[in-house]
Amino acid sequence: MVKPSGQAGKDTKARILEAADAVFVRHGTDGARMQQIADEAGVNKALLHYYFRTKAELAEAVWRGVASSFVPGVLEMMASDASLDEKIDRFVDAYLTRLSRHPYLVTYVVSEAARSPDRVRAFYSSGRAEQARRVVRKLRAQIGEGIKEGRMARTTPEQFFVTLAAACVYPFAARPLIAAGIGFGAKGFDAFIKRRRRELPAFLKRALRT
Amino acid sequence: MVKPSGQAGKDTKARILEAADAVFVRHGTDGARMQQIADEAGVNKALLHYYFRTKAELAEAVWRGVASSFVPGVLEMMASDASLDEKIDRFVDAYLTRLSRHPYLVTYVVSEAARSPDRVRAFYSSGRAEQARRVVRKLRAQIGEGIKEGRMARTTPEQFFVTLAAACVYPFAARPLIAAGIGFGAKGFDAFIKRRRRELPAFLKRALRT
DNA sequence: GTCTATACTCTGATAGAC
DNA sequence: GTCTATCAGAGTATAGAC
Repeated sequence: MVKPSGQAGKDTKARILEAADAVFVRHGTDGARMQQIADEAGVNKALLHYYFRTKAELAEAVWRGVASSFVPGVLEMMASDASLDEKIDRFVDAYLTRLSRHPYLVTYVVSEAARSPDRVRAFYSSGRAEQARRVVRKLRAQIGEGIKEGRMARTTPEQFFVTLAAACVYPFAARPLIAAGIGFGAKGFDAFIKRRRRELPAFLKRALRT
Repeated sequence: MVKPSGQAGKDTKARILEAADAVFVRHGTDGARMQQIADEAGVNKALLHYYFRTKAELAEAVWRGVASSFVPGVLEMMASDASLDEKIDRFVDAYLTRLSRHPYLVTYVVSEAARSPDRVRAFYSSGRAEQARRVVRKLRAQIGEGIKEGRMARTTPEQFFVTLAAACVYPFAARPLIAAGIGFGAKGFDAFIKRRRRELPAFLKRALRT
C-alpha cells in the first residue's frame, strides 16, 4: 500500500485525488472534466483510470473526502456538555474560518446532495447519523432547561441548529450574489465575514433569550 | 409573434421553455440533457434548436426567467417605509411559501451563480442592482435610527439582510442533508418549515433588539 | 412548424508499448 | 506505473423532407 518512494513527486494517487478534489468541487461532478484533472495533477488521463476505474468512482472518493472534513469535530462539540453560548461561539468561529478558505465547498456540497441521494447516504454513513441524533438530544435537553428556567424563548433543537448553520454557511453559498448585490468585491467579502465573526454570536444569543 | 393558435397544445415555445425550466433547475445546466427537455415538452429535439439556437441560449432563457421570479417584489418591499419588524414578517412569509413550492430552485440559483459569472451579471441587470442599493440605504437608515434610540443592537444592513435571507433560504438549500440528518422525510420537512414560519420572525426580532 | 435522419464533437474509457 | 494512441458512446447541432 505504501509506495517505496523515489518516483516522480510525492504519491501519485494522492496528487490525482487532490487535483480531482479541486476540479470536482469547483465545477461539480457533471461539469468536471477528466482531462482537466489530469492536467492539474500533471499526469496523463489514462492514469486516472488506472487508480480510479471510472469518473464516478473518482467523484465518489472526492465526495467522501469532503464529507469527512466538512463535518469534522464540530458535531462532537455540539453534542458536548459545553453551554449553548459556548457552542455558538465555537461553531461560528470554526465554520467561518474553515469556509473562508474553501470558497466553492458549500456550493459543491449543496448541489451534489440535492442531485444525488447516494451522496446524502454516504454523508451520513460511518455512524455520523447517530452522532447527529446525539446532537439533537443534547440540544433538546439544554434548550428545555433554558425554557424551564425562563431565560430562553421556546424553540426546538432542529430550528436552532439549522438557523445557526444557515447564518454561518449561507453567506458562502450565496457569495457571488451577495458580493455583486451589495456591491463589494473579494476584499469586501472578507471584511464582511470578519465583521460577521464578531457580531453573529451575540446576535444569535440575543435571539435565544426570552 | 403571437401564434394564430390551432396548432397542437398551447404555444409550443412556451411549453419548451417550461420543460427546460424543470430540467435545468433540477439537474443544473451541466447535468441537463436536451433529449429530456424535448421529451417533457412532448416535442422533438430538433425543435428545441429551432426556437433556441443552442443549449446555452436555452439555459440563458431559463436563468433569466428564474432570476425574474426569484427576486420579485420582495426587494421593493424591503426598500419601502414599512418597519423592520414588518419587513421581517413579510420576507419570511414570502420566501418560505415560495420556496416550499420549488424544492430545487435554491440549489439551482446557488450553483449556477457560483460557476458562471455571466449568470450573476444577468441576475443584477435591468436596474436590479440599483434596487439592491436602495434596500441597503433604507435599511441603514432604519437600523441607525433604532440604534440611536437605544432599542436596537449595533449592526449593519448587510449583516442583517444576509442573516434574514440565510434563515429563510438555507433550509431549502440544505434540505436533503437536513432531512436525512435530523431524520425525517418529506412530510417532516414540511412540518419543520411550517413551524419555522411561526417562530423565525420572533427569533429575528429578538436578535435585533438591544 | 415539426419531424426523421445524420453529422460532428467532446470526453470517458481501453489497449498496448515502454 | 506511466505514457501514446485509439475506440466507443453520449449528446449537441444541422440538413432536409413534409
